[in-house]
Amino acid sequence: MDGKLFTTHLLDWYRVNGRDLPWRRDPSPYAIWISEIMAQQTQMDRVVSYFTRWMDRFPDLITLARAKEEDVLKSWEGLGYYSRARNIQRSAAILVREHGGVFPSDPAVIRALPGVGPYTAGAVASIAFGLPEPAVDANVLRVFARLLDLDSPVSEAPVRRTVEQAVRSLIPAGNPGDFNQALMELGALVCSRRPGCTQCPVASHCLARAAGVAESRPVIRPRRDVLRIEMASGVLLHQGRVLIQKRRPDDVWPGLWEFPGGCVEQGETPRQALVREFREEVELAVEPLEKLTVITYAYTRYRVTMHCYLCRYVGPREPQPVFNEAVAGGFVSPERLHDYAFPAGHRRLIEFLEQDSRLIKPFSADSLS
DNA sequence: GACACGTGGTA
DNA sequence: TTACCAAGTGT
Repeated sequence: MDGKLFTTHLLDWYRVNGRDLPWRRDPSPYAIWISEIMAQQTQMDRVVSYFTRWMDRFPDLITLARAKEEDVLKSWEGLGYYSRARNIQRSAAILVREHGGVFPSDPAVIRALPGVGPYTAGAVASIAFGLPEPAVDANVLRVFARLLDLDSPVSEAPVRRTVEQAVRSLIPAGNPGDFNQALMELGALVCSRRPGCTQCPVASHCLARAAGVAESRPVIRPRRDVLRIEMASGVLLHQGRVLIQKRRPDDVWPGLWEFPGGCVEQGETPRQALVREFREEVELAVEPLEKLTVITYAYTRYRVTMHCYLCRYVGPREPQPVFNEAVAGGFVSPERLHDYAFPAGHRRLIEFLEQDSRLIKPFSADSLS
């Protein structure tokens, strides 16, 4: 491949077609770092609104390091992979404590931050500091799987090394950041799952196109099967307030809040599961009343059907939950639910509740019991 | 290397 | 409706 010509074609295309993303206007190391962490395993279009709100709320490392975890998670709510938010805050604390609040330019130091792997380290080093480091993401893997007509699954380590080498050999000394972003932008806008070879600025360099196999690149290894599970969640209302709990840091949805509930076991009805889960998780006896709604959602390899019930407390005294499966919890006013970060499925349950007049106006104490 | 970790858009 | 999958990292 003629590297000089390839790079010229690619950068010329990028100057015309590159998107006007907010962090491209002021590519500070902090902004680039945040945008790259947010963009992991999602699409840039989805990141923009989160990024704008984040920079408004946490404009610099000091502010972020001092922020409450609760506020950080609330700002991350809906983006998924919530350990990223925790790692960002851990990193901010490290950078303030050990680097005087100045973002480091050394790729090895960037790479050592929690949540920063080879891709993000290369992206920040090249985009924010102009260093000639490769930033190989799924876009770049796909682009080079076609350019070089690679017939091995792109998830294999040797393919990644091949692509990193190829990027290193092509990366221009003048603007490595634009080069890396141009490769990713090409993958996102032109060389996507359905390759748009007719609009591609580097089609003349592409071996897969020459061989007529661009559509069958990259080679993808088959995924693991999806698991379907049934769950039950309970909205326990007591004197106009609702019970929620905060999930453990080592579990799925670390630090997020939820309505108590759990998996429906074999031979169990959702109602029975709910009674059992409330007993196990919060040591409360409850009675599921009406079924509110059924919510289906997916996370990682699970496809969940969540049966949602309105519940009431059945007991002699005031309910005193014991949080066996959570790090915190309590009864909160429905109006305050939006202060807490919830997983997507529970957020949809809250949306449903907000359309229920009984919850929008706080209950009178005796309307259910 | 395999697996866990979330979510919403797209075909 | 189902399946795929996206600016990946940690264990």
